[in-house]
Amino acid sequence: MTRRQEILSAAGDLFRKQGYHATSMRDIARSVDLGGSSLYAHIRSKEELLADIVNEAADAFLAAAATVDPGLPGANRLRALVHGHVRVVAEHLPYATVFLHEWTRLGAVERAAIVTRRDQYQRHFRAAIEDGIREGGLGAVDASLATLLVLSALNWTYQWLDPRGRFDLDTLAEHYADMLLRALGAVLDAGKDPNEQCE
Amino acid sequence: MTRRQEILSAAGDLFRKQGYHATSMRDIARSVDLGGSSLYAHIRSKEELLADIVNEAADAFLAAAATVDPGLPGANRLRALVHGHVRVVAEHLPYATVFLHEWTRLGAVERAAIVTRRDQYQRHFRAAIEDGIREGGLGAVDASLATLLVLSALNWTYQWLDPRGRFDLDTLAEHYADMLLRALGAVLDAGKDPNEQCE
DNA sequence: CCTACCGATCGGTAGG
DNA sequence: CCTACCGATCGGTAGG
Repeated sequence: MTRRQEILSAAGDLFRKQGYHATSMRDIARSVDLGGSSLYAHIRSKEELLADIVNEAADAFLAAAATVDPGLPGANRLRALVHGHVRVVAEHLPYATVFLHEWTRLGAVERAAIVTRRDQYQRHFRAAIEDGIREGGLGAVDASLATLLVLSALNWTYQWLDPRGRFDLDTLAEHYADMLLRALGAVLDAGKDPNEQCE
Repeated sequence: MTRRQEILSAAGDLFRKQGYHATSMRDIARSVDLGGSSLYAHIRSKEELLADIVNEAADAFLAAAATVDPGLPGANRLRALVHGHVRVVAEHLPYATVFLHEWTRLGAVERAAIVTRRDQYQRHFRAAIEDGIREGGLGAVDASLATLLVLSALNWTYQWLDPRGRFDLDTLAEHYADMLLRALGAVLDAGKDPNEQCE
């Protein structure tokens, strides 16, 4: 890890815990054992720190979405996207938290760039949901509201996801995805005969 | 509206837009046409402003939950809780946003009090879900994870709920609740004969 | 509710 | 990467 990455990582931890504006450059410097002003040998400004962290998190989310096989049916793509999102949050908790909680503190230019990347990410979900509805893997829900529901349920996970929680991560992601797919009208219960309750 | 309430309201708008630490007392004073230090004739400190806003929002959420008829089946109570939550967020958007986004900026004492009230609120959801599972109105989901899913989907809504959006609020809340109930294994489709697809 | 003011701290720069 | 330092602004107080 380069010195710069150490600084970014320390800033990420502090921004997560205290928030961007409540964290001073001297707080960050102290946590990497530097004098108060020596950070500026490695970075240009406090806002650059925030922008770098937020962009690294955006990279991780977009990279996860990009690994989903576009040939899959929409419902299956959605499941993979949910899984990927949960994984990125859990494995990059400080950066993901700063991305989701503090990105509005960016200046206008960096902020606009992030909005573009967020929209790009959301389009993966939206497209999977629309395809799923068209193909019948999902029910006839409203695609806009369904996308908002899924992303809301995912974007709040940084508040409670604990990499050392009672579920292991894959089990948790699978159950979370099960519920979200059911919310959108998917019929799961692969092990059960759908006719068994009919006679 | 008393002068104090005007100040609280202005502070709520600014805390929502800029965040607590990025908002100065002079920003707030300016937005209610006061001199920079005259706020202190009405309030004790900046943190008291935040605490009052957060507690007013907590009041609104708890009041909404308290109106739900405890005699209803769990699944129906959950639907009413979802509806109430969406309504509180939409009707008190600035305070609700500050409550959900900035409460961690409170000092230790106020913070602990809010955690207690949040837990109390979440117990309404948890109990409705557990009852719903036991009664069969909901499926056999994990109650902890289901509670987290519902509250995550609800707590993020301040990010996109627009009181003047394309849905009217009740329709939106109804569709949101439909999806969440389905996520937890409820069988809705009240208009359809559940046997129609069997022969 | 205003004027005048306080010590502390902020992000950042100069010069080495 | 350090020392020394900058102007600006912060939350808040005194005294009226």
